[in-house]
Amino acid sequence: MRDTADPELACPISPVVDIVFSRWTTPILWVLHQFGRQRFVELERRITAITPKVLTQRLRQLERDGLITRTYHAEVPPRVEYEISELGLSLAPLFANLADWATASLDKVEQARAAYDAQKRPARSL
Amino acid sequence: MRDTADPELACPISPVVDIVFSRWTTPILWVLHQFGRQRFVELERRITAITPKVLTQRLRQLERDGLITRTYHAEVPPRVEYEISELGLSLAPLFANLADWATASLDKVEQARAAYDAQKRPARSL
DNA sequence: CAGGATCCTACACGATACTG
DNA sequence: CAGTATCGTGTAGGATCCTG
Repeated sequence: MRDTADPELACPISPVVDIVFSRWTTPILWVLHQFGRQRFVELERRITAITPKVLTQRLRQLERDGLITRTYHAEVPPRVEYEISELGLSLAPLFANLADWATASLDKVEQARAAYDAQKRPARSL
Repeated sequence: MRDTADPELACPISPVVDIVFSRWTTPILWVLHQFGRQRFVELERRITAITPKVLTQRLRQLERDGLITRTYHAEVPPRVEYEISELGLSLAPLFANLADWATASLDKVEQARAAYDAQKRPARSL
């Protein structure tokens, strides 16, 4: 987790960013929203390249922040299910706006990068 | 900068998050939006606790991504001014939504945290 | 299955110089 | 003023092994 100390002094939305947009949280919330309630392994399989340790950490964080719920079934083998909470669901329109912005502007960012790189490094390979 | 490799496989908004919500970017964009075009030192003074090195890095990144513009005046002493670009400005409604969510839900997050901590650690000091 | 415990490493960031 | 360069470090995250 980021140290949450100072950036917020200059910016009222920094606290939200720390909660909602720290690493791996958007993929987790996204697949939870897309595929509904599911188990640890399913999340692990859908979010490629995340390690179980980190997945656990992020799930704990999201649970603590009230964005998801964790349900433990004391069976053999044990079964744990994760689901978006009401609070987590309230982020949906925000995510939709973000997706819209992505659609509209991501290629502009790419163009800006290309232009910048072309200007700043006229003839270098790497 | 985050390594931008894998999370996006599971989540279409991950690329946007890397661009817009990486560390210090929201404070920078925020004060640029609030106070308009300004110089390096002004940014440094308003965003408390950021070091010049990191501020430079983030400004370069934002410039490369086309979210801000950098204007260099070859004077003595030199003067450099930063300003939000049109593309950066297009994030304004998004940020407003985020601020709204913060107002509505930040205390719920706090409550969730308190409840979680109370339940998980019934009697520990640290 | 769902993780906890350990060990290790990379890199983001801080601190401190120094320049055009 | 507006940065770069260099060095040192904390910690998030990866890899591996182990358990209820």
